[in-house]
Amino acid sequence: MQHRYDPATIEPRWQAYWKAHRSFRAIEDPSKPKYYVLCMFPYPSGAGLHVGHPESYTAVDIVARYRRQRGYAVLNPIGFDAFGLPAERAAVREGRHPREIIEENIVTFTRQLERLGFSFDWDRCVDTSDPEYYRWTQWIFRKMVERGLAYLAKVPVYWCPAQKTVLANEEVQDGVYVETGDPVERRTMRQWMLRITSYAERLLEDLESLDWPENVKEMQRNWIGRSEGAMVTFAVADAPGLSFEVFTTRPDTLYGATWCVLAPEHPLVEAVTTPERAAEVSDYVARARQRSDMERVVAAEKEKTGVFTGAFAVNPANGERIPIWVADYVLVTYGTGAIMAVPAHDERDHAFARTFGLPIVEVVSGGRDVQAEAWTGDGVAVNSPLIDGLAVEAAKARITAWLEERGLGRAKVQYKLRDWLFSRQRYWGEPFPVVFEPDGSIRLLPEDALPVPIPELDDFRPTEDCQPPLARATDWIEVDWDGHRCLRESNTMPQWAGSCWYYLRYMDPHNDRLPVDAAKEAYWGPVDLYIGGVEHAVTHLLYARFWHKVLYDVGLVHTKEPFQRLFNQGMILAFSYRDAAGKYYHPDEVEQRGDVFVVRKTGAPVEAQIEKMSKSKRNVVDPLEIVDRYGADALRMYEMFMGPLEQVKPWQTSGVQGVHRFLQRLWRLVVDEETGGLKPAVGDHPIPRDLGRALHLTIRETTEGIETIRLNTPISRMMEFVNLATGRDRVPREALRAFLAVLSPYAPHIAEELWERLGLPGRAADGPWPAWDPAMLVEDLVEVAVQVQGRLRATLQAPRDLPRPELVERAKAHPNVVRHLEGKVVVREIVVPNRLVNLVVRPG
RNA sequence: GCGAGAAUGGCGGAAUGGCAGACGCGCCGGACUUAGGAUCCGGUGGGGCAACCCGUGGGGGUUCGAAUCCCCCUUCUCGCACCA
Repeated sequence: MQHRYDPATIEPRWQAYWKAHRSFRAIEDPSKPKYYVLCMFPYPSGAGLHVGHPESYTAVDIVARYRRQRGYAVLNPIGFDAFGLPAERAAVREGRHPREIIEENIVTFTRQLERLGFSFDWDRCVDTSDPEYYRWTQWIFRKMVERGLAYLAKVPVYWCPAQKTVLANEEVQDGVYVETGDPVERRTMRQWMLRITSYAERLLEDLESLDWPENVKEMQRNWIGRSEGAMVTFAVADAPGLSFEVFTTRPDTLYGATWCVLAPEHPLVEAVTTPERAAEVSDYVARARQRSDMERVVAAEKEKTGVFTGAFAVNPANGERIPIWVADYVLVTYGTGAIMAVPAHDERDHAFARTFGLPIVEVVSGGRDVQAEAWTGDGVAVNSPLIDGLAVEAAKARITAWLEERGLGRAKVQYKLRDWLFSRQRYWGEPFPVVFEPDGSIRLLPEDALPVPIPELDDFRPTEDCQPPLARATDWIEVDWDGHRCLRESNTMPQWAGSCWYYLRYMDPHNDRLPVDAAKEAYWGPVDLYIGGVEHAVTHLLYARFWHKVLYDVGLVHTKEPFQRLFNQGMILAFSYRDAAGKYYHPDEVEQRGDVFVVRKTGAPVEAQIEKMSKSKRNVVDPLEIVDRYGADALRMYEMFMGPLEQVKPWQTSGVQGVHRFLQRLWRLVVDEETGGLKPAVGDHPIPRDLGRALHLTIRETTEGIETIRLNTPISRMMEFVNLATGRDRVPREALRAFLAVLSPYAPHIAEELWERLGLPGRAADGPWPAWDPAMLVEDLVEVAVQVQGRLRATLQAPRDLPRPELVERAKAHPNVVRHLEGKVVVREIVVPNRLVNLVVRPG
């Protein structure tokens, strides 16, 4: 057994070959169609790869190798999202520089990725923290400033005290920072903002042209949150010149507005409040400010709170005086921070009316008692002199036009999307290419001043008075500019910045004049297939689309959208074992006894569950351990064999054994394990019918599977082919050639090795991709199911395409069918050619 | 609460109107060898062990025929959640 299948020998050999020959370099070739396939690049964490990473990389690699074999010029790049908080925290903890930590991690990641046999073009590897990369991130930011898309503003922000930094809306969920779970609070700070809202309409519209999962598109639509309505001006009664605007999607219900509400943070609250109500109002506002948004929502679900200001507004429709309240169910961050309350036709206003005993006036007739319940459906306007009798849509149009004529309102499209908070109080990020003049004005640094480098520091923590870490770099932060003593910006960009455009840099990674050359972008763009986790549905994918559109306007890119087709892989979970006290055990410490799991040493019972892989749950599976035991080809195949790519699925190392056995069987089909030479059975034999059919089924399933990203079922076909070929005394070389060609994207090492041993021309990785022959898929003898009354009673062998009457005759002649037809009359004969006969009977 | 998706053997899954459970794991039996986290062969939805019956979360419907289409319900997953 000297020559058994040994991935540990053959895999490094081919990896070295690919590396030495730079086999997977992407080369622009106008004579070839291009294909750009991209996986979301990793953050190089200290933990290294886990088996979740290779899932999307393998899928991407299969598509890339397949396209190469089909003659495409393929761009399949990889890089590192190297800025960000974890390295900075590790740096503080370990007293080292984040760059040093990241560089180490990148070396580890690179070695691990190379060991998995991915066909990345390593010459194009990018690192977002490299000055030659972030120089262009800063360049793009300059364009944003020039176009008025970046601005400084005092804004209410989420502040994370534990991390001493602000966070974007998308990074905060349920009142905590999604990455770390630290609680956040509201603060008002002067921060850089990006005007993503001015792209809201285009971001929404262009979704239609994308081949993306519907749920991701829907998430982006919800996040952008377009709604049509009207702005309506309410004058404050007895206060000449004082007024406020509200946004409403239901201007048709204006007559039903029986009070108005200002958000606690609304600028007019103080001005309108009457002296006798001042104490109560300021008390309420102060309490509201202290509570987080989350606390407000939770509290408001039970009972709405609010306080009357003592002031009144004038309903522009009927001139009635209606009270102005302050309540925290109105958000200062949406619309104008003020609303008109129509309790009869809005559930929140209805709840508020019931709590405070405010009047409810029906203005849309919906056949329900609006005193008991808000009616939000369609109906006819009532109690509304200007629009009585009109249906909702017509009423909206009429009243909006009426308001517009009088300068009291106008039609308006409102978005939930808000401008993107773009500063962070961090060390390990891109510095802003701006300085502040002594008078506080902003000065954009010229292009030739880029990159603005990150200053060297040895303490990366924020200062005691909560200044960002860069404030410690005193000789960096003060700079002479045209004889002015200016100050640099001490904030840095968020981690998202680098990932907003990396897919462009891959097209031209060493360009020192531009982020990307126009001709190269014209060739490679857009990304044809982008694979990554769904967790980026509204963060990275929305930000990158926004930047891309800006760059489209700048003239740097020629497509409106960066990623034509998107595919989300499902997360890989793993079994974890926890005892009654909540302590987790490593799978190696646990064994199964009957139906229960126990700790090997102590015999104590543990609960097995399937969870997200994490260090604390002790269930992280290291892909290199799998590679050491079974090889990279087996790992790659198992990752795909587990189930549909988009599905969440649990890792089971025992399953790798199955594909490993398959690869061994394949090996033995070709290689004599005793001699190391070819098996004597292998030769230039004609391909027998049954084997040819299995082969062409495999080719078809693999081709269609890769096109539609259904990568699991082709492996079953490959197994069937090998099982069928095993043990034959004649194994046709020609069949093996086609089989290895379709296996190659999945298991490139063994495919290449056997290709060479068979003496086939060229390399498996170069194809060509075989075509399947439909004629090979049909069988001469088919198995036909015979049913009586839809129940299976017999199966019979019949020649393919046997005429219908003969087939029915044979079916009726089958002894078991005869038995079931006894005493019955056949009233209908249903025949599905080559598959099934169903005899419908009734008592005779 | 609203929206989307899902539910199939002991497990991962296959079949998208035509023989449910392909392929693999696990399990059972055997071979080789003798202790391997190895390999090979056979079996494996449940009941009867034959005929046959039951079976794709539950209930109803359409159809000659339903895992697949329609209606109702249950459970789970994901997303959104005072957005006026």
